[in-house]
Amino acid sequence: MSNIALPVASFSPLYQQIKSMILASLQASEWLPGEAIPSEIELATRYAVSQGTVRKAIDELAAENLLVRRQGKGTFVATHQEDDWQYRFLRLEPDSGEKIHLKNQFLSCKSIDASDFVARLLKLKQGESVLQIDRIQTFAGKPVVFEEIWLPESRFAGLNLEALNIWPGPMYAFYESQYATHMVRAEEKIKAIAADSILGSHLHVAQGAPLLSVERVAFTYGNKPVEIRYARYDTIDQHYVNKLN
Amino acid sequence: MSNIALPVASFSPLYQQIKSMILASLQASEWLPGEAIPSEIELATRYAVSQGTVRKAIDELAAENLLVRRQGKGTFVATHQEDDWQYRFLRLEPDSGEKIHLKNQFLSCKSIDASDFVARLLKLKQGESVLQIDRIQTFAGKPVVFEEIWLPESRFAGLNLEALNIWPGPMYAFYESQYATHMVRAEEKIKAIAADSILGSHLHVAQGAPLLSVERVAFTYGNKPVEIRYARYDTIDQHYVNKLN
DNA sequence: GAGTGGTCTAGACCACATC
DNA sequence: ATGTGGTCTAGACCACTCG
Repeated sequence: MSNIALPVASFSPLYQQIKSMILASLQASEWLPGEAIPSEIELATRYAVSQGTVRKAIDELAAENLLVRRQGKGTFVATHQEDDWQYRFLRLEPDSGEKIHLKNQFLSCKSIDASDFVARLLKLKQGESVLQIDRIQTFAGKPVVFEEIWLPESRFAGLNLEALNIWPGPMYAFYESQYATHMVRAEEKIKAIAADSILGSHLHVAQGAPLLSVERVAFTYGNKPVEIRYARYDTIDQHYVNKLN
Repeated sequence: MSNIALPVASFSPLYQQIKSMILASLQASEWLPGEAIPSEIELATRYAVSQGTVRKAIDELAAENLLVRRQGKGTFVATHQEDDWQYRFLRLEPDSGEKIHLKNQFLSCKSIDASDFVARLLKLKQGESVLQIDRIQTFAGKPVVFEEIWLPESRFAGLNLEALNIWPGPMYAFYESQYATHMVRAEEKIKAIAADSILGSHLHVAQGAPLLSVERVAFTYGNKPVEIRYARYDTIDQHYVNKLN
């Protein structure tokens, strides 16, 4: 007879369990974006482990950009409302190297039935209603981005064009403050495409001009997809940057 | 009078200094890619610090993908010659989701004077000689990538077309085994461009067809740039993927 | 000065790979 | 059985922030 057995519940270190518990608190909005979480010592007593174990759990969450450590002050829940996080997911920059500052111009915001494509990516049931937002972003007066955005209406109920136009900052800060939805990470698929007449008129380029197609799915806590963006960039004077490690 | 002074040599923790020393050993090829470095205990006695301090230094180097930890075996210098690292920097994948496997076809390899563009990015003196390599990569029989590569000839002396054609694996494994040059990280700038007649004939697309332009600078230890790639991808059936955290 | 995160140590013990 | 990395602890002390 063989003694070999598949590990049923493979070894899980203490700090991983602590990490899960902190994650659960974040997901349950026990601590909100921008707020401080309890001190390491406090968490250590709460979970009945040593400070070092809590430290290791927090270290990993900080490495994943869910928490932010600030020496002497505390550990804070990451937020898109801080200045340096405003453009955390924006990879477009001018060829000149200067910092880009995009100006928003919302075109429409309407409720529709989710297409197959959108339903699949947002993990919605066929035909559930979603909000579709169209916008153009300009830089130095020139249109650079045309974007279609889809959001599950259940989570973003009541969102409308006026609210978007009033909001001064980036959208992820808007989601956070108005809909208690913090974006944790995103995945993008990039292609080169040719402008059709509609894109051409929005971005002021000729039909057939090459554009960068950027398809993004953004996730909140628990790997839950809650936003899709289908963007087209005019990359005549700017480019998409990426660092490979 | 004010007591305020700018910190001249701001506080540097011990583990950072250990990290620098390990880094120096890597750069000096004291341990080669794929080899094990000394055990934590051994390094602790060598540097006269505790094991925990060495651990923290190694942890950071592992997070930066310079070292790879393997429980029970040791800590190893990262290498592009391992199976799972072969395509560490390749972000192209078929729309179908299957794993891509590109086939190389080297067109030329010649020594030229560095252009301004290349000299600037490789930090070479004006007019120093570089190798230019042209290649096409095919997937499922179709040409997908056309790429121009520039290398400083001083570091890659003797590299020629025949050697490239004989080599079976990826180029970064080739650099490592033949020219003692390990790539640590890379930066890419991406645009959408229109195919000209030359690109069109290489990639079997019409003139004016949209292509993805990917400009890469790759770095070895010490942030030294040692390779430039100017690639154009046909993204009809594949896309560039990126994860944002 | 008090509170927070950051560093460093020493030691015990666990999980994994290898002989 | 031995050696390696991985976890966990307890305690001391340092660096930073703020009132």
